[in-house]
Amino acid sequence: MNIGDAGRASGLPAKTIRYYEEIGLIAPERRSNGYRNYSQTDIHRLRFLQRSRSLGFTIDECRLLLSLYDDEDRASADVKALAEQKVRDIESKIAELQSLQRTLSALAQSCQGNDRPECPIIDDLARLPSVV
Amino acid sequence: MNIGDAGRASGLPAKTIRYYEEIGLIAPERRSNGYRNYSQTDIHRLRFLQRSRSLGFTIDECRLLLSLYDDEDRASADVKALAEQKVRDIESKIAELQSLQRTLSALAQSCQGNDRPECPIIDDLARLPSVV
DNA sequence: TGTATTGGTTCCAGTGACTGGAAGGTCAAG
DNA sequence: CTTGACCTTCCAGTCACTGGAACCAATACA
Repeated sequence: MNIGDAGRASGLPAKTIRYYEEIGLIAPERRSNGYRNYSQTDIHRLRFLQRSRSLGFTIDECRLLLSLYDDEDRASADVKALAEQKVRDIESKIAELQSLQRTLSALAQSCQGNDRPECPIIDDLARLPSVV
Repeated sequence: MNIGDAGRASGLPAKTIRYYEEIGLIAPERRSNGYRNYSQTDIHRLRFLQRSRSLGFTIDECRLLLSLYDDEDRASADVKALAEQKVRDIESKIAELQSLQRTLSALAQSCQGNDRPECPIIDDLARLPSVV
């Protein structure tokens, strides 16, 4: 399988697949003409990477997940711990964004939004931190 | 005011302040010894930047906000539009993360988390997209 | 057989918004 | 006179790709 087909089979752009090879996540064989030749096992790994990345795991976490995927003697607790940590990461990111969203939409609401220059948003951005 | 004091007054690291100068967000005077010398106006701008960035505006948006801040003839509607767009950006980011969070915590919950290798999380990551 | 198109290769540079670190100049205190 | 804090510039690294140039290989069709 050439890289284009591997891309279609995994949902990853060819550029990204080459990048994953560069950083050691996958190592397909080469044909005599220099083209990469992806096996079914390679495709499985690429799909695994696509799905892991889409769930928010970093490349390093994907590396770890792949090694657990390969490890027939893994403990599922290790995988679960990784997933739970990621859930906590995502939750704290959500909380942070919600706080931002509250602040910012309150500011936006307080602004008349007309053609005059007076603007509570600008005033807030320029305000002294101690005045918070 | 030297850069260290400017940093303390604005809540920004000196490194960041130099970077902001490099990309043209601020242009303090220089003393005869080459040290940057920040005026009160500079400090206001730095605080404005610190606050805008902390509210999630990109550097380019901060550039625009600063120009509105400087513009005594601004229309507050322009500022409000920017803030509202940012609120929408944040909301869609939150929705995306919530969807991730639901998927991932359901996966984590489905896993026994013991010392056996069977793991629905790994199975999901490896599954065919069509099986979704 | 020629050619046009598609798809593959490598390598280099850029993204955003900083951050770290090296090598060296300046200044105030003791 | 030295120590230490602070300042300077410049270069490289972060993260996970992405774009583009220049070139080679394979295939379809006239």
